[in-house]
Amino acid sequence: MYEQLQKYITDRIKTDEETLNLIFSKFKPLNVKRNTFLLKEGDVCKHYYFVNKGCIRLFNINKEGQEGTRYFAFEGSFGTALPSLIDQKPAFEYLQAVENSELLAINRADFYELVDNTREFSFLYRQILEFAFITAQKRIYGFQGLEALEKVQWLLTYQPFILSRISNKLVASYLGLTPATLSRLKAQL
Amino acid sequence: MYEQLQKYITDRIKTDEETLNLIFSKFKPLNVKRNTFLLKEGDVCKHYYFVNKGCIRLFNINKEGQEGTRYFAFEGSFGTALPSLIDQKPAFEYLQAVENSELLAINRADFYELVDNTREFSFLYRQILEFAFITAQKRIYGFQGLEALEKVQWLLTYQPFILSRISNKLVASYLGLTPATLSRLKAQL
DNA sequence: CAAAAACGTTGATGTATAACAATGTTCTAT
DNA sequence: ATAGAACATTGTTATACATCAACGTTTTTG
Repeated sequence: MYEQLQKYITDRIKTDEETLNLIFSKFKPLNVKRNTFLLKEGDVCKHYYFVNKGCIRLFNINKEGQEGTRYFAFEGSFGTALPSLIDQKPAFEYLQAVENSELLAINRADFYELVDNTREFSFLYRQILEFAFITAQKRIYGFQGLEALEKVQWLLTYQPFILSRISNKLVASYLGLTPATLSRLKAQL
Repeated sequence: MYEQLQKYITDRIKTDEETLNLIFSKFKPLNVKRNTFLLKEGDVCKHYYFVNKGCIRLFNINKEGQEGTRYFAFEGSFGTALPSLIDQKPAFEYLQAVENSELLAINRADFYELVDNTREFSFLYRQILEFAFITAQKRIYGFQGLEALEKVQWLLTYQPFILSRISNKLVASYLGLTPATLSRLKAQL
């Protein structure tokens, strides 16, 4: 159950069994079917999720009804609607299982308790935030002013598994293109 | 010299004079003229900067030679090229003073020493990262699929001081528009 | 397993914004 | 103060991608 999470932790920081068990005790298993929503716009986000198996995505819907996907979390990654989780305000975004998925969920109180009281977890959270920030930054600066074809090539370089595992429709929403345009571009590669 | 930084800290966390002085002792004053580069692409970023007065910006130049501004740090804000600072790898970006500015610079070793050994600073850094991440996220999802005019309106709503304080050229590079387009849009508002 | 729905692909057309360009204006530096 | 450079504005033209649409294919579901 916790092998994946254990690997995540021990790959990043030296720790002991007691601490690991303390951490594990706060993460509750949660199995969800494809397309299940973990969070909808307007909800207040209560959990951080660790993906054991499957994939979840974070997206928003603009006023024309178009989806924009911000982030895919695959196995071995954390995902949540961070702004809402941090401030406990209604989310602007949706969190949804892309595939049938096995998750581990930790609630906000337990999460911050671990952050505040467990040296190892504090370090891990700092790493998560740093990584999340860098990833977000790369996506902004990496895409700004890029042509559509270059966006696809960027994805091919930095996150090729997304192209093979995720439907065209969702990839298009991740790149900010229409499915029709993405389909044409893929034919050119 | 350290009033602004003191305010930043005490606004966010309760602390004592000794800790404040320890923190201040690591931040060295640095005055820079308008347009001075603090970091260029390919450099390894060595410092975190706190802006006492003035403004610095983080931007990159794409292969067509166009600038894309990612972030403006005004007085009372922190700014650096975080990916490079964290990993100590060559930066993809430039860091430049937009106006004559008074900065406080802390080097990487001192910064992480404070993070690791000072409870208050650890908390502050966590807040900085959370805030930076949320800001970056809002800019991605907020802009994805937006029309140019809506981007300007977004800026007017969330960061109006940028429009009044920063040149059209730089605002345009922040919004991913040409100066000509921005000029036309502003006439429509 | 059959029917329906969702998705992917390809074509024709429209449009928002870039690119180019010319002129006027505001900074900057000596 | 004045010359030069950078910047802002406005007009014209070009183009990348969206939109709309049709059709074939795959996936879902009862």
